[in-house]
Amino acid sequence: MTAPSGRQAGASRGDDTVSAVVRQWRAVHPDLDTGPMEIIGRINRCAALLQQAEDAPLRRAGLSRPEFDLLGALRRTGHELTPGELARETFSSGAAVTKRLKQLTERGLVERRGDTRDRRVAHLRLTDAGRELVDGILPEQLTYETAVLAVLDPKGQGELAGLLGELLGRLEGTLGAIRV
Amino acid sequence: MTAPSGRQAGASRGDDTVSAVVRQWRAVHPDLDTGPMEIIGRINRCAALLQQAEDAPLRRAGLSRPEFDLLGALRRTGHELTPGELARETFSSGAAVTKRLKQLTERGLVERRGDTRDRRVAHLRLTDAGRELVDGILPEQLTYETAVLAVLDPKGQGELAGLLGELLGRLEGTLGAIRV
DNA sequence: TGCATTTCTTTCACGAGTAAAACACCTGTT
DNA sequence: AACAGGTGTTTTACTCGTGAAAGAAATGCA
Repeated sequence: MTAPSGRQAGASRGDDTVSAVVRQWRAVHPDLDTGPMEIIGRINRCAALLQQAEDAPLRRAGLSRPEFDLLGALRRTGHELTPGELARETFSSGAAVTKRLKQLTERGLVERRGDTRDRRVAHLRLTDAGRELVDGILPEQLTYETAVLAVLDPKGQGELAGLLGELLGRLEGTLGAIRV
Repeated sequence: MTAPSGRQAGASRGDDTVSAVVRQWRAVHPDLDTGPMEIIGRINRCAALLQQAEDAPLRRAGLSRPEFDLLGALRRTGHELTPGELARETFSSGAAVTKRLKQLTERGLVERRGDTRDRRVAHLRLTDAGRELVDGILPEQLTYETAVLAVLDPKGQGELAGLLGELLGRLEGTLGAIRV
């Protein structure tokens, strides 16, 4: 029927799912300040959409995003990490890290070495195969992400990155200190 | 990727976890454009932090966020919804909705009514208790979210909401159409 | 030294989500 | 009327993450 040629011309404001939801809430509770929803709702929804989208290149390599995050932490720090450090670095629980490491070790992407001084701790490093996998995926991943974000012009991207950085920096500083 | 001008008043740039990660990547792979990470990484991290934070008021009411999303969908639309509609409205799978509805029904927050014409479909509505629960939680929730977001000044909040709305609106339009 | 305490990691039991199959029911066609 | 195929929902089997407890080893202190 209609040829969808001229893309993203007037697709600007007020037509995302979150603003529709906010409109519904305002109709039911006109007294409430729905401002926060327009930020938090959109961050959550964007995160969900982007994760689903960016999982595609990883899935081709047989990795989930949490698995890639582990390998990536080892690659980008450039040295061995203990399970505890990996948990902190990837913001996940120790138990989850243990499970993922088990699988990644079995797949030969990661190697484990015991500490000589303290026999409780382990040190993990990428195998050659692991490093090659990460280095192979990362450019694809970034290319894909660049393509997805291209729906925003470079100026908008810069502003968005700046604002998110400001928000995140302050949240990481203050969260846990807020009580309501 | 030029440095974003404009904003940044006080405790501004370069001090969130994402920028530290990006610095590490650039040291290892100086040739790659890490721009997308500064947006996608931050969106993901903000989503994780905010969700953890905003779960607190809900948890006090004995609800998880996905459960509250279901109740909220029923409340804000103002009419009965079928399981399928609820799944679409909350962006979750039908199976997940079935499970949550089972629990919420057992807790007396939601009621089920069979369709008279089509005996496959069910219609769900809030009970009085369910509506009162939602209406009691929502103001708390919004107050909490307002407090959390107050780390950004109102101008920044407005800009952020606008940029996210633009991104989300276009992602929802284009995602699925992007192949790399 | 011996014992309590702390730290690092793994194990366990469980809850929650998913995809795919199963069910139950409707609808259009012949 | 009968049935093939489609649709709405639930069930099943499985994966993955979580918090709490267990396990194992170091450390501090009497």
